[in-house]
Amino acid sequence: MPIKKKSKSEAKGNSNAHSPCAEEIRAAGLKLTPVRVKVLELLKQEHCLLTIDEIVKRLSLSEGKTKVDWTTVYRTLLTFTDAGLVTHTTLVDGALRYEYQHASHEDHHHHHHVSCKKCGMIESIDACEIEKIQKQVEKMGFRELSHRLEFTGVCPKCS
Amino acid sequence: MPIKKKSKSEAKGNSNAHSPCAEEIRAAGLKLTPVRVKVLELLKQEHCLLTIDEIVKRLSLSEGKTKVDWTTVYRTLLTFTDAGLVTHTTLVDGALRYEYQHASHEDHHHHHHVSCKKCGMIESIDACEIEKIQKQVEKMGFRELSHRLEFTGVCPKCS
DNA sequence: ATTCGAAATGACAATGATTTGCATTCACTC
DNA sequence: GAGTGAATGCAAATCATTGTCATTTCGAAT
Repeated sequence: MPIKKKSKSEAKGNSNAHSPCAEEIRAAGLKLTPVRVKVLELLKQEHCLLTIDEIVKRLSLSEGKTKVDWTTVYRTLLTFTDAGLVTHTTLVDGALRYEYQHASHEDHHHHHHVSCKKCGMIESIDACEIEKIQKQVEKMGFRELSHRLEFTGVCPKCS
Repeated sequence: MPIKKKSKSEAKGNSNAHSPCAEEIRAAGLKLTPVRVKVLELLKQEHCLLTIDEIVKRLSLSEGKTKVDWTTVYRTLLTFTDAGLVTHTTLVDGALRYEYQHASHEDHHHHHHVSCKKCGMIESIDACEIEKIQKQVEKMGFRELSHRLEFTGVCPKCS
């Protein structure tokens, strides 16, 4: 049965271990599993923010045989968030979106987003200084721009 | 039964009609009902953003006898939104919040918000120029400030 | 390579939030 | 004041998210 049977460590271990994500998952102190690799790979390759819905659907579509469970994806994302591998935010549409957190920018790196009123597409903007951003966004060809700025902090009462 | 009985038009019609909100509701082409008046009054007097949960609870507490139905509040807010009387946004916490839309500033008026990481309190900021806002927020006594800026517009593809 | 314990997974149930359907009540016009 | 269509309240349906638990899998130690 050499053709049919591959040991599990071969069949899955290989494909997992060869992914560039594998190292990161291990480095974060997490077990290396197929689902985790797939989720992280997806978030990494997709440069924009993804909803859970989008993640589950893309993972289900990409490989016919592997159907990923919603519960598992929820938990995986929670685990990744706790481990600092991904972050999540809520944009104006109210949907919670997950995003790969590039290790190199770990600490204070934050960026902003432009979303399209019509198609809902979301792009990220690297600059942080606000005026520059506005220009940058315009150069990207966006029209009818409006913006939303939200501060978060500790109020006087809570200080 | 003069004490017990008031005709409906007296009992409700009066209190409704005398509210400063009544006129606005009529002006928007909507029927004048007790629930609508109460919801709009609440949103108007509360200067900050309210979740549906908060709206229902405050209306239920304020007047013992009148219990407002969740469904009705949902529909009332939808109606108001369609009519342009209120607007809704989602802040970082992901909760959908409703806000009275001042008629006088109708068109391009927009403002920003500061929310407290700890107590969740939300205040609105009238200025729009971003640097001024940052200063203003600091003067309000907020600490550990971080901010989020989000643009919305039409992307090149959709133009 | 095999075994073992702990953790991850997937199927399903449970919860919570929001929406829908429908019968009743109410606001507004005549 | 009566009639009509819309608004309301209740119950049931739907959708998203979380919890439970038996089974499977990972990774360390043999």
